[in-house]
Amino acid sequence: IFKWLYDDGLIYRAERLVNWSPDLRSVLSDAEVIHEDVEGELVSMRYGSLDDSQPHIVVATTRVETMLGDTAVAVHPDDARYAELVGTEIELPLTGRMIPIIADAHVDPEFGTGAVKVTPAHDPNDFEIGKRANLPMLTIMDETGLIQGTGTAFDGLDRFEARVAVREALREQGRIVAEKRPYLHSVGHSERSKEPIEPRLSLQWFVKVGPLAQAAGDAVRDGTVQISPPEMARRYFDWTDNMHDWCISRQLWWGHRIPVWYSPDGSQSVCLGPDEQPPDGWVQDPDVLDTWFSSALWPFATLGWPEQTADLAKFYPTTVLLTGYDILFFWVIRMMMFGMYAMDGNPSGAEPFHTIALHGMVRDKFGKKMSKSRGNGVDPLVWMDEYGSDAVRFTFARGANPGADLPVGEEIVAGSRNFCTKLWNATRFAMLNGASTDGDLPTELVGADAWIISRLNSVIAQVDALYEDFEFAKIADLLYHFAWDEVCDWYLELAKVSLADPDTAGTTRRALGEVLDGLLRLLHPFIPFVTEALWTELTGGESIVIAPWPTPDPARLDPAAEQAIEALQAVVLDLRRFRSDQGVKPSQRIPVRFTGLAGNEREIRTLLRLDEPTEQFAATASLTTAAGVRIELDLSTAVDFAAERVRLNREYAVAQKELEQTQSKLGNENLLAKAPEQVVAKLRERNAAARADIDRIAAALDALPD
RNA sequence: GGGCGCUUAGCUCAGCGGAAGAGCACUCGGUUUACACCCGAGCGGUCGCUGGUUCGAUCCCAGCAGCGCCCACCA
Repeated sequence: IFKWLYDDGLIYRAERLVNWSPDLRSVLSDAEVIHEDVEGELVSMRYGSLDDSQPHIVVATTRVETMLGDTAVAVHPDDARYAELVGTEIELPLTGRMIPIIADAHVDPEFGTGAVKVTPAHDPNDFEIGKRANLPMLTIMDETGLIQGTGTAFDGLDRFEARVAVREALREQGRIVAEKRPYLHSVGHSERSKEPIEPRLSLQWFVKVGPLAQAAGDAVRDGTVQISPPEMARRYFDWTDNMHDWCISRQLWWGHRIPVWYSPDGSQSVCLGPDEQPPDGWVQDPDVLDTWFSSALWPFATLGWPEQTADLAKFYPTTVLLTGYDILFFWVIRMMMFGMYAMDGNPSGAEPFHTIALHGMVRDKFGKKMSKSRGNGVDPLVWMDEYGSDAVRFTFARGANPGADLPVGEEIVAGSRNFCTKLWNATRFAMLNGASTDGDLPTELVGADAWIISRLNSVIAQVDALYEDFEFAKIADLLYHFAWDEVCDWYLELAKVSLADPDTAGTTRRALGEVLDGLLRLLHPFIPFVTEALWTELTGGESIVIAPWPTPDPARLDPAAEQAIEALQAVVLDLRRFRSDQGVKPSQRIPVRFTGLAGNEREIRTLLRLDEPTEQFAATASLTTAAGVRIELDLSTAVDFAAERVRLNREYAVAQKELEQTQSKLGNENLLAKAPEQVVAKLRERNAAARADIDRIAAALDALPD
């Protein structure tokens, strides 16, 4: 691809000002430079004569040492103060060199003295000015950051030592007219080695990104490639629309080498493809390619490109690229540019993927960025040792809201571990009780079996919909609650009842197998190892990895069964709360009589350890559920009426508030006129329910002895 | 200097026009034959502030105040 780009004029070699890392002794791309505010100094110094009557000019800089490489002083063309000086020459202190005073529109007359020293070889702005004015470009530093070649006493000094030394030398001459310290300003640092980068003039290889970036941007603009979440597209365009040419050569010892050879005398060069041989005696360019150049080849090089392989045909373009938003510029855009170019040999070939889904960055449990200086980084391997790799993976899934960062903490991982354990225990228990996936699930299910199978199919459909939007956190949450709250807390408890009955045990074993089979497959992407172990044992299948993804069966949805279980839950919840309020131990068996129960009495009695009323039954307490079920209890101990009164009053207040709220809304004619019918209907329903609640609770309060 | 985003229970986060939610933490109870990495019952929020739009605003709009991120060549 290098050769293609080269032959198309999209790769060229040029002497440019580049980001140089003296530590790495290599060039860096713009993307590898991070700007940070640092406390430096702003020193104003006087060039030219020290005699006020003679020509002189004051310039300011944060990098005094670069004055050794100055080749001009620039002022704004319209600046009257310096109009006379423009075109003249002035002496550069310490060097004795004469440098011109030039006019350049880049200079801001409002800043400082309105005069700028120009160091074309060591500052990007100055480089541009220098090009415009045809100034000499004097390199005064070697590749390790030492001052070199100035012919002054400062040669050999480190750039930071020189900054001080030059400043003091100027001070001795009385040329320092002002100093501002600390002076907060932004300085580019190497992302990897952290030291300040040095703009440096050198001969490097560049990719001319204009046409490539344009095509990559258009692919997203015209909807061929979608970015999720869509807000992130703006950042993508920021980049594609403003990308500078990309410096791709690196002076490192590892990486793909630049496929260019030079003749022995250096006068000729040739770019060769993989199968071509250089002439005898020619030597290859010692530089290697930027790692992102190589990484950009990933979507097609891994599939056998440039051969037209079956893999390439099948998997290129792929559907979704899932990655972190921090890598959008580094990797994603470059894959787009090279992928499109590689396919057709022109910038607008086939895109490597159709959807770019971006997730956030992992942060610490307080939502802070992990960093060495903060010391809040974590080693996932340590967590994996302690809590299991499934727990760590599930934690990341639980936190993965699209485009948002995800905080992780040990407590959350522990919670995920608990969930894995719960899943393990529940499935083991079910298998111990004969849970099975053998044979067809009976079409006619009843009771809890019908309910949980209905719920399973509804959950499958919800999960599928959430996957469409890359809502991993919501999928994890949905499955967490379905598994824990519904399957474990309710269904397994209810199944115990029907498993104890030979008439229903067989069907329930099959239903149990069905729901666990589905649940494990749904959870497998998030909890791979535990689900694999459980599933293969439950089903006897080869591997859950190759098991088909569950599909929702609308015929299994059973609103009546769901309603029946909800009614059961309401009764159980009411009784549990009553018992807890009354301080009655869960283990204590109580004789209870129900009136108006629609069904599931056996299940309710088992769940709550309630006895049938005997002949001596004498109700000492009673309550009525919102659904109108009357429950009479024969408590052996005295009833704590005060506690019951407190509870009823609390409920009364809630119902009262609900009544007032709905009443006032329903009394609003504007609302009745403008609100959608469903909203009004719902308000009426709530209003009626609140009214019924109040009556019921008031009656219960009245019935309490004083 | 531009742009984007965030501000909801003690903590971390969902919800984004018609009844305030989850996990963790906290309180109380528990030798219920899967699980104490558990079970059951609770407590906890004028949804950053000020205006506006609307019959109705945590949700939409404007301003303000704090955070955070990205981009940018102010010597």
